[in-house]
Amino acid sequence: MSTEKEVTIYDLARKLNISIATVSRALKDDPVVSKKTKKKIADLALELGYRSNNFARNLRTSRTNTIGVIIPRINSSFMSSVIAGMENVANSEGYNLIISQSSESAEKERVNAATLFNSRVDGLLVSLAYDTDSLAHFEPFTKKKIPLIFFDRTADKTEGTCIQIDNLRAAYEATTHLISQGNTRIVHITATPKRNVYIDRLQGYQQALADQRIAFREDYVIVGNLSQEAGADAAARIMEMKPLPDAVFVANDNCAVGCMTALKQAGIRIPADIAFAGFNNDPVSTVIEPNLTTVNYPGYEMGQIAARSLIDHLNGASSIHSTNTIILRSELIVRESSIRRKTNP
Amino acid sequence: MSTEKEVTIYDLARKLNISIATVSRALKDDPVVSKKTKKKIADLALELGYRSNNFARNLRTSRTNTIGVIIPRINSSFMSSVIAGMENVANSEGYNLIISQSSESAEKERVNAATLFNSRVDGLLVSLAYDTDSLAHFEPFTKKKIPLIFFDRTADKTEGTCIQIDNLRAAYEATTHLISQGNTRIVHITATPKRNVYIDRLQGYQQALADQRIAFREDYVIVGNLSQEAGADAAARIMEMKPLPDAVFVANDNCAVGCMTALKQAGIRIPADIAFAGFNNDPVSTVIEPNLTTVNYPGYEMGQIAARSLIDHLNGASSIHSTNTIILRSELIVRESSIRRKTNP
DNA sequence: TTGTATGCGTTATCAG
DNA sequence: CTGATAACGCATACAA
Repeated sequence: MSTEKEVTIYDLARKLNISIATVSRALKDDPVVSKKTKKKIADLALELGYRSNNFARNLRTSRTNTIGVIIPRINSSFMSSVIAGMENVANSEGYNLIISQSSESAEKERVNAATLFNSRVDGLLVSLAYDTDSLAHFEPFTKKKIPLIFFDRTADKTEGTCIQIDNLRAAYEATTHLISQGNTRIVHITATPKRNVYIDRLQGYQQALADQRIAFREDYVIVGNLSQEAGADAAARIMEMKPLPDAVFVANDNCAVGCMTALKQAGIRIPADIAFAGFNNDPVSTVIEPNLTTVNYPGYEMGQIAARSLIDHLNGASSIHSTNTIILRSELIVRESSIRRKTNP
Repeated sequence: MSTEKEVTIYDLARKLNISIATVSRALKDDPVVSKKTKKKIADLALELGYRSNNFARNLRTSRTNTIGVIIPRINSSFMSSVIAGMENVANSEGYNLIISQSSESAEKERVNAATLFNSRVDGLLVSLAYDTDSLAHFEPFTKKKIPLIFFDRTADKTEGTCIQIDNLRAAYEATTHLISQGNTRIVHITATPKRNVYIDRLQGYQQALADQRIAFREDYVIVGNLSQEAGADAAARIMEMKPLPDAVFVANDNCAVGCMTALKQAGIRIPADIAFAGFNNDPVSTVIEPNLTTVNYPGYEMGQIAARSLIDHLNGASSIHSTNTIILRSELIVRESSIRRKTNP
């Protein structure tokens, strides 16, 4: 039982005095091979420690059983969950995941796409970088009919499937909630409205204002990169506003936390002076005081669904190659940060 | 410039009336090929959109340019940073990463190892699951001289390289710091001491106590799974202790946060009644109030170094295949949660 | 149900 | 410096 040289189907065939064709078929569980020979082959394969050579197989079949993933960054709780969900279904379906980060740079995204293309991935799962304008770097994939699925940060007009939540509605609900608590001067902190998620959230915010007959004010929209630091910067700007806004809706919990912390340090009380609502239901939202009202966003599930859709597609299970969009359920979680009138006096 | 059929070296050779051997060599930048023909070939390759077929190459060279990664879970800030660091160097060196999660289960870890073995990864980066006892599932790798590097949660006696921090010293410093603040009844919350990181931290804690002539009490060590919930459970146990402990050293920030929150809800003041120190410098440590004293732990760097070591090894750069351990620098970050005497009265 | 023969696209070993 | 050719391990069309 030496592991020196790799065992091949030739070895199995020789030992059993049968042809490699039969061995190959048996190993693939081809129904055309008799149960008996199958068993013999399987047993010997196990005994000799045979493992199939994927390169040879791939070379023949030109499939890799590998899925490429491009994400802006892996270091948010949300994105980790997404990846975990993808890994979960990919693994159980015999696919491997190759993950690459664009670091929010369109240029790096381009390079990553090229690399994955050369790696001959069977399909691609993408969440776009902040500043990605053109989708030209994905053309090689679409040209070759390699399935492409966008999730979370999706593309406006694309051939591929999109998986996301209803950002507009979620933002609408969050804003409406803030208004229902008696707030009218509501600031919105977000990122450059290039990506659907931020555009839609902004629109939801605007629509909620409009529906409640509150005038939209351009200067109430603060644009940054949604980091904690950006939150602190936004806090500084908010404190300069007169009169002070009475609520803030942030497109991301992490940024909201940065902003809240800065405001608190300046002596502003939350929610008494300014109410807050965030987005993502990041773990920090239950650590910050007061706990942050936010939109729950099923990351793990989104990852699972994205991977599942892609694999179904690869297996020909889903014949639809038309532009279809999957909208996941999301929900507002109301916590202390936005509740104006406390029950205790 | 149709992309219908994949371009191969045969196509290039035919168009230029040269042999595929020359084309192959030129593409590899073999110095034996003349500059002129190299240029011709490179130009045509670009024009025709040639991309090398990795399967064919791998089949010949029996290398995959792929690194397998097994981690307990991807959903902590620390682990995300590690992965990000790995991805960073792997990508720039032309390697792909295949990431799989053990979900803290030794059984799943075994399966993952087998899968990665069959995927013929060139090397393996591993952080062990909580309850992994045996390392037998890594034997196929060591037998085949496939390099294996453990990071963070490393193995005691192994052939492979280990990358970690000095957990004992870090825990010693954290505990000593708590003692220096006047605390003597110090609880330690940790996980089952199977993994080096928890064993070492426990020892550091014990050693610090001993050095300050404080008796070690078995009942002051609370064992759980280090989740936020485990932290809350620990809080309940702490509150039953009489007299109340005056400090807690937790092996993980996230758990510390759960514990602090529960204690605060019960009206216990931090640090006035009980001081806290955590481990990992997770982002939540600067969100929880009071901010948490903790041990900073260079996750991104650890990922980079792990990947770098492995790749160097694969390239034959590091000839050392002996058992060597790389210890990364870590440091105690003192924040409010452990400072007894505030400057303001 | 099984066997034969061929090609997938490279790299490596020769020989020029 | 270049060319011819043999592997690498597998899947499959075709034949039996």
